[in-house]
Amino acid sequence: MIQELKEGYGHIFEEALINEIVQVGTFKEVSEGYKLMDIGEYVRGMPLLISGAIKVLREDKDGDELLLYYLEKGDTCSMTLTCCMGDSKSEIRAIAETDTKLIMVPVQKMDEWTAKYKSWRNFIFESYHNRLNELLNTLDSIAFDKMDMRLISYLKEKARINDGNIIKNTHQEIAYDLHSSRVVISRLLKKLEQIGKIELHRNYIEILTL
Amino acid sequence: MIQELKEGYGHIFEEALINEIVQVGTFKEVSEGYKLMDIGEYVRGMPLLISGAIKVLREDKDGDELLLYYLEKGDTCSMTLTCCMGDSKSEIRAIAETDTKLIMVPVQKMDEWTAKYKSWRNFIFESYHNRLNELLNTLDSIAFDKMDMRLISYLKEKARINDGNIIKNTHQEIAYDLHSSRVVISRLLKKLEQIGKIELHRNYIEILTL
DNA sequence: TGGTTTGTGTAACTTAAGTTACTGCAAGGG
DNA sequence: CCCTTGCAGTAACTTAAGTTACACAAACCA
Repeated sequence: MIQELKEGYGHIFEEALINEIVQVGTFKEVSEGYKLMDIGEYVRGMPLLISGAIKVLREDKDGDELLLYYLEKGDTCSMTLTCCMGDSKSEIRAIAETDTKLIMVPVQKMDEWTAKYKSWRNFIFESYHNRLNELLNTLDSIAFDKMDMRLISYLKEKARINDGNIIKNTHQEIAYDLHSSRVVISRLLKKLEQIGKIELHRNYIEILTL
Repeated sequence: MIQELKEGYGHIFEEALINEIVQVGTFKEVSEGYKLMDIGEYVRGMPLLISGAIKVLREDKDGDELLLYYLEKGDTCSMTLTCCMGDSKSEIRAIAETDTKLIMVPVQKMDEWTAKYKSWRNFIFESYHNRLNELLNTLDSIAFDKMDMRLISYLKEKARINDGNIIKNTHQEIAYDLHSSRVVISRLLKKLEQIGKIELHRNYIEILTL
């Protein structure tokens, strides 16, 4: 664990902090699809991502989902931070997008480290900053863009996360993430194929030039 | 200033912190419509609201606006927090919704106080928590609700902020906030009037039962 | 006073998106 | 091998929302 921690966080955390994390943190390896957190659950630990990606979702009263953003290497879940301090429940769902390695830190240490380590403060604030901005981007795209643009952004981001140009998803799954319907997504994807930007296959999509 | 500070924040901040704030903070009184912050500006201070309300907006590339949420007594602007640490520009616009009293604290103190005062840490984290949740609510409403529901929520919130049942806005202004068009808003307002929930007048709307 | 500006009401139309319904085809399992 | 299941394509339709255009009246003001 020390090795992974130093690799991912060695350049931002002080030696002493790294050691503390090693003491109280637990290494965790989860595979694609694993649900790390669900809406309404109480937060017990905060994740430091080593590798992989986690998708963060919002759900409405009818159970419809909406993708908010992805967490990647070096990220942590800001929602966790706020939740654990206020002892409140999670507002979001977190699911491993790929196989993921992470370190779980008990929330009790949060306040202590925030007082003690400048690097930890910076990390936390930067994390908030990034998450707020991601949320704003998502909001922009929903409020200001039409579905075709949202779909293109989605495909780009998804390709980036899985570093490759193949997206292994059905149209239905994409529709869930974008809070749309399968027929609409199929229609728009078809158009993208017709103008030569992508190639459609069963169960996967190949990105050509987006 | 000490008096206002103690009234609004005395029960959450330690005596010593209150004194520090008095030392470096500047009292500010702005009237309705005053622009406190704009997109792209650098953040120089962080506001502690004493009274009044501030509306926080997002803007797209075409200059179209969207209301994100309101800040009220006891709130601060989380965007400021993240921006000043990373030395980045504001992502939002902030305009006084009503006449507003606030204290501006120079951003340099942020890190110091976060290390020094537990009450400050709690305040900051709670502030983030609230803001993230407000942002999620706004996002929910845009992603999951139709315009008629969004309009009703808007009217309710607006009435609450101005504590009264009169909303002094034109249909055009409401359309801007909701990122819609005047005709659509007029249409929906008319429907609300027809089912007896509101009463329409020139330049203002009266809430009956929402 | 008459004329201009501004806010609202409404009709007619366009468009994006969602819905329903059906097709065919590919994969996978007995 | 057939048969079920799941995925994708497509047509036809509905609906919410945006757009254009115009009428009218209150407010403003020269």
